[in-house]
Amino acid sequence: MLQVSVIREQTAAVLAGLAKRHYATAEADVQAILALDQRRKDLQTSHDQAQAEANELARQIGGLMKAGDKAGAETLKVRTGELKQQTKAHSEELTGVEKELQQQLYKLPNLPHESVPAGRSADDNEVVREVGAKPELAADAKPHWDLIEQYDIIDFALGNKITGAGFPVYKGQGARLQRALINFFLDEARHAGYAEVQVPILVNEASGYGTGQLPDKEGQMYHATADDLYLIPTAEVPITNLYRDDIIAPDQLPIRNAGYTPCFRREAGSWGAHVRGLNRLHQFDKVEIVQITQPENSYAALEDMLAHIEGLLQKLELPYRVLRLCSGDMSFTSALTYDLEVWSAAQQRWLEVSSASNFETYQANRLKLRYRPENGKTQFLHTLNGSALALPRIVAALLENNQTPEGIRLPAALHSYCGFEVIR
RNA sequence: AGAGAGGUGGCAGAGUGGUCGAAUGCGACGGAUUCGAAAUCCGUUAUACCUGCAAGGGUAUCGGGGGUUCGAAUCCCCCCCUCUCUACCA
Repeated sequence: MLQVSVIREQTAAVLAGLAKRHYATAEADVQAILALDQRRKDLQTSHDQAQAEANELARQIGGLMKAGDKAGAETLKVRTGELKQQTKAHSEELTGVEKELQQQLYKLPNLPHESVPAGRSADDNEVVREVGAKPELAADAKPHWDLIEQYDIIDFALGNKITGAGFPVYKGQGARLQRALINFFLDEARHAGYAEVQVPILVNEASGYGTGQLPDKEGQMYHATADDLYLIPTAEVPITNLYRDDIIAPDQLPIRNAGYTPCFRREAGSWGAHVRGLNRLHQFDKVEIVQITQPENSYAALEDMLAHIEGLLQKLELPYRVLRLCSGDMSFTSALTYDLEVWSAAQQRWLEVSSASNFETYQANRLKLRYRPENGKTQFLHTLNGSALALPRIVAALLENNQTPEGIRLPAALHSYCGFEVIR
């Protein structure tokens, strides 16, 4: 969430950022926040003063008791009783005000970086570059949902039987391709300087709040209510929350982690056209990269992550394009997001396979993730993450783009990982 | 899952109602000493919020929440977690 200090000291810039986001009630919400913040300060001051007096009296009473002056002690207790009522009233109101302030702050999205193009929808996203030639397929080329049946490598019906729609079963070469991609992505991340972590795929409520999935996107996560745990929609949640409530020593920065996890998304209400086959699933595999950096380095880190992801797509020989998301299409918590899309030759459309974002201090504020600059006050760090990469749509593009009469010819980078070169 | 023990500052570890934000040790940092270092000595060594131009002052925090009390790290209740034993399991 945004820092109150920023809202207070740079109100105009905040309002401009929210306007770029098309946030309708910016003026009113910001005013409400500023009023609540002022009220919070006033209450804190009165509370502290009353408490300070009570503490002083308690000390005096202690002295009187020791000296055996019971009557004197009783006299002071009268005042102390009043103060107790006061501080109690103050702290109750303070709790209420803080809670309301918190809720108001949760409502505000992150401010877009200056390079974010203004826009309302995906149509307004900026195509930064397009790399690689789109393959020319034969007239009878098949979409991946037909190919997976033809080669019997992914089985939706079976997944449907044991779980439900959107939970495919990978079989034979299909299963091995999954494992190969995961290993390939993890190795590439490690070579690029990311430390590998393996994290739980169920997280508690605090973690959900830390990275911003809660409270806004509650319905998007599977919730194991018996234990009040959430199945992660992305490894971003556990990996970033590893550093919740931490103050990181400068020499530990930047933090660069990579991890593979299955991801779970309810995708409530988002089914429709274009979601056949692997295009949208409830469970899928993904390798995620996360960076935590000092504020001044975060945009260089984002470019660095982007370069890494592009390198993966190039090694997979997939044509792709890089989008800079416009202000209306960016996720709530992001300050700048690049989406990477691969060309799916049989479907004749771009498929999003990665999203790399800089959240600046938006998550760090919730996470209380700070560092201590040399001889300075603690400061919030910047958090970033990117998919590197999400498997299903990569698989869809690999299958479609590389289909031949003799089978699906996989890119050279995967041969040693798969143990085969062609899916037959 | 059952029984018992326990959760204190970066770490170790005292502290069972009254200057306890907390002894002591270690570590770290600054200084003295040294040609330099080790050792030694002196000092510093949490976080958040409020207040103040600042220096400073104040409040809160001893796993989390609530309660008793003039006063709680210390007493009571609930929850979480860790360890040991038993049971079970991969």
